[in-house]
Amino acid sequence: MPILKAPRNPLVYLKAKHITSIEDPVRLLKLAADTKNLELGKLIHAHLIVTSADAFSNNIDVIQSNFLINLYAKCGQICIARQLFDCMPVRNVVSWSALMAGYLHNGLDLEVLGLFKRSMASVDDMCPNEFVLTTVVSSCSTSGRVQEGMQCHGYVLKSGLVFYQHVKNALIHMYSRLSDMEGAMSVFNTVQACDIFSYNSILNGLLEHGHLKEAMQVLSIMVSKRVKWDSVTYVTVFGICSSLGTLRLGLQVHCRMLKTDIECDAFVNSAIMNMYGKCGKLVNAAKIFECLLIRNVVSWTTIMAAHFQNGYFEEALNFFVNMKLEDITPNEYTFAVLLNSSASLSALRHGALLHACAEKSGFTDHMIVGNALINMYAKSGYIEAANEVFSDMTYRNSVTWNAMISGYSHHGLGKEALNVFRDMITAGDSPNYVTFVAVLSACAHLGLVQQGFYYLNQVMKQIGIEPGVEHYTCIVGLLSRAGLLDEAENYMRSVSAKWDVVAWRTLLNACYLHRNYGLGRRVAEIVVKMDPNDVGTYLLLSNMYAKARSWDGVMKIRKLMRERTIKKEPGVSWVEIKDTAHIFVSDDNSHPESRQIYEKVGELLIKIKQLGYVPDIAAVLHDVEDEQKEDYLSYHSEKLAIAYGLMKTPTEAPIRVIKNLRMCDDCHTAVKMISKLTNRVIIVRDANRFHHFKDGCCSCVDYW
DNA sequence: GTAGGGTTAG
Repeated sequence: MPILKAPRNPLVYLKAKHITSIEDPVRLLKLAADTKNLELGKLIHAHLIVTSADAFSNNIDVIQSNFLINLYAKCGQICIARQLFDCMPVRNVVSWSALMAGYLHNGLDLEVLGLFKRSMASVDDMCPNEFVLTTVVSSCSTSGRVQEGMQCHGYVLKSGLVFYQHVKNALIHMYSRLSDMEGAMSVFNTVQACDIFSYNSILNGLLEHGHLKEAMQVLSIMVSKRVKWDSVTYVTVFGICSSLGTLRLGLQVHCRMLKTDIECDAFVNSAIMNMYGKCGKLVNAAKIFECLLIRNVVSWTTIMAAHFQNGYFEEALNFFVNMKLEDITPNEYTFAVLLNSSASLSALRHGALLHACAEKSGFTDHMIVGNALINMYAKSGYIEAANEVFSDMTYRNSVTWNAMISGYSHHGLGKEALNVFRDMITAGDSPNYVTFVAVLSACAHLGLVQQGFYYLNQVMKQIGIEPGVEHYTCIVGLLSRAGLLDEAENYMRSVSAKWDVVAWRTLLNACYLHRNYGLGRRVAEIVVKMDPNDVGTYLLLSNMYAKARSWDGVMKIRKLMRERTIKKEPGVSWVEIKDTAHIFVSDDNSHPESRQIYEKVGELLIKIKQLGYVPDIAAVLHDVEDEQKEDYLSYHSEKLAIAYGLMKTPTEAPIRVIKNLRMCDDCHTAVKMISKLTNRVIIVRDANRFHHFKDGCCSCVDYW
């Protein structure tokens, strides 16, 4: 039967429960502790003091005192619990155990270890039992104390306490938390039977550490042994489905759950929504969210994350508004999802606003928020701010380092990227798969061919990271950038990686930039076969023909595009001015200040022509006169956006422009000169990378 | 009398 929550006045509560006298104070103390009813507990405590045999010495017996320690510990009053404990003339193992559990549940795990050490040396008759060891082992889990945890395991084995179910489960959990899955499995496989707690702990540990195959094996044991799942099992198994990304399994588990009488609490619902989101079924996740009667911060964050993961960044951000309307306070995970959504939109102002919100709510100290901030600033073109957040962080993990290294890499700042990598090694953090993608791409930016191979063949091997296609693609980029095109092609043909269209396109782009049109055309054929709908390839190919003055070739490509009904995606650029993102499409005059903008572009072009700018009319695909070709180039979207930025921002402010396609040669040359002419820093994020234009130069050193 | 497992980020 559920226990009613007590009214504010405990006397009224006692009356309501038909308790007219406190005959059994200990039972009431237990009730108060279990329902976390501090007021009732205090009342009983007062009663005990008044009615104790010797009221003046407050001499309450050991059992009653133990109940009181438990009461105060459970109600979050650990200091009072400690005072009581310290005042006890005689203590027993339960006194120690109750206080230790209190410290553990109040987040003071290191106090537990201290108390345990003290207890072993104390005059009290304290032979640690299964309760004590369960609590102490748990505190090793939460405090990350590997050494002490293993010592406890030794003691537990010697003393025979390992045969207690709680102790075994605490050990499985401890090894899982301390990332020792071999240790966890060895405890899991001991003769002592497993209950649902053991299964849940081992499943969770395997999931957390990415051992999905082993998790599935345990799951199949559970199924064959007909172990009854509880709601925690479902949460964990949905987590496994999410990590595997297999919708089929997810649906099976969801069906199984619906057939049982499992209570679908906030945990379970969030786990299901997360599963659907990660398996690409956003609609299912959204449906569950809409049907939820009570939504907590995790439900909101989960549905935002599902939208973010499926590419609906703006929608993810919009949930924040509704969440606030329902008076739900965001947490660090909420800010991480919001910042990452903002990052994917390169929405610097919005991201900075979120940064301010997070700062105000005190979440910027959390590592996941710091990581998301680095990502947001880097992807929004403000690499200096990313570095500022990075430098201020007290705790870093591999994601932190990776975000900064790849941030620098995307901005073409290879030296800085490698410096951060060196700091990562010095700090003793282990680089992973993602780290080396960023490191190798930094090597490519710097043209460090030998160093790149050294990282791939020596360092990665030493650390035990199996290179993947992303790493091999970086090597292709590295060779290509250094102009070693034949070597790059040979490399692709000799290494048996699963070369994808990205890798071939890297080589193709290199052929274009190094004007090796023969190899370029051959590679382009491969790329077109792999992705016949990619406009970029046709344009590159056509440009290559144009640069080689092979007009037949240009015609051929144009015909091919017509036949395959491939349309050029319009170039779109945008620039944030105050609260608004101003969007420009090439040759578009829908902006209210269009006339002034065109005038500004014209004015800039005249001035940079005096500095030596020559429009790259060969790149224009239209069948028109040269003069008209120049017009087509003049009003490319990024030129419009930059002109508007120059018109609307103070002279010293950098201009940040985002573009959907790769920047064309002509714009690249023009923007370099505009940066010199106007003495501005112009940062353009195109489909591939960032270009920092300053003093007539670009950070990509004209290779992109 | 005191003890064990779960949701959202990359």
